[in-house]
Amino acid sequence: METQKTYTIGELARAFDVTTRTIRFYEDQGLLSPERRGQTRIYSTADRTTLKLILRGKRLGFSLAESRDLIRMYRPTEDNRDQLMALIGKINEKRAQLEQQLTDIRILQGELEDAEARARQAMENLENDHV
Amino acid sequence: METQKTYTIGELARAFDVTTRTIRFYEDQGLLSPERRGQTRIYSTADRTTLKLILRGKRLGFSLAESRDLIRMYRPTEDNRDQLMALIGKINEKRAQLEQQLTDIRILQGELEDAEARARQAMENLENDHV
DNA sequence: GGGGAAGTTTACGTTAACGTAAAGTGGCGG
DNA sequence: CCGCCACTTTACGTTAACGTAAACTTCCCC
Repeated sequence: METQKTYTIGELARAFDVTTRTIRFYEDQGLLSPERRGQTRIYSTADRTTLKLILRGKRLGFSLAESRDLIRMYRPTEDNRDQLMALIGKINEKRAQLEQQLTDIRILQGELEDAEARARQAMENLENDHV
Repeated sequence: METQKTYTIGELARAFDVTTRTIRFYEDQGLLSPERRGQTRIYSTADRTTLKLILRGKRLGFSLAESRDLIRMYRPTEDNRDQLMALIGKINEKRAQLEQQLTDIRILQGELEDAEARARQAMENLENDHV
């Protein structure tokens, strides 16, 4: 009942469509620290979640350093007042950045919509000329 | 009355907070092609818009190659049917990617909200222990 | 007309995020 | 026992996106 599910590096690689090299690289950069059975890495569900976070960050254009910060922001911390204040500051910086990205995306979506409409129109025109 | 506004490379650099090196690099990569007066580059409002598009792409984590594609997608084209079909396909790929990014951002926003709440809670606890 | 300031080209340097290759270890089915 | 597969470490290679430095023209100002 307390058998926590674990993963090998190959399983995670297949699951998230990355190479094992990539996963080891993330560990090298201090983003992951799986258990070991002898030499072999054993990943917990927490490790799996961390990896998922990193890849989500990638999709949003974050560097690994940024993703590392984000992960640190999220996990519970017992700091002093100043550190907590600094943390809240960082969190709000990220939030502002995400707002900017939302704006950018919405504008781009509109433009792509336009572009598609024009392309379809161009096709219609072709049909007509053709007749 | 037909005096189209133009810009020097330095003006654009200051306006968008990038270096002139960066702007020349984009030209080298085929993303910009400003007029020349002698040696000197003269940028039109269209060039300025293109630069803005590139930087917006950057904020969303796009490579320069992707931004170049996006710019091509947006500007009017007179292609044949197959090319138009391909274009529409690409546009929809990008649209799907943007949807994924929207989802990612919303989840992340929620998590940062949680993180901030926990940080504030931790601060309150400090105050109380302190008393 | 000397000297900044802003423009130019050319070219080598740098960082992030892996790719790729070599060489070795551990389990396991036939 | 052998070969294969998945794992490991070490280390050099690669690409994108610029940074940085050198050496040069052009324009403007006093």
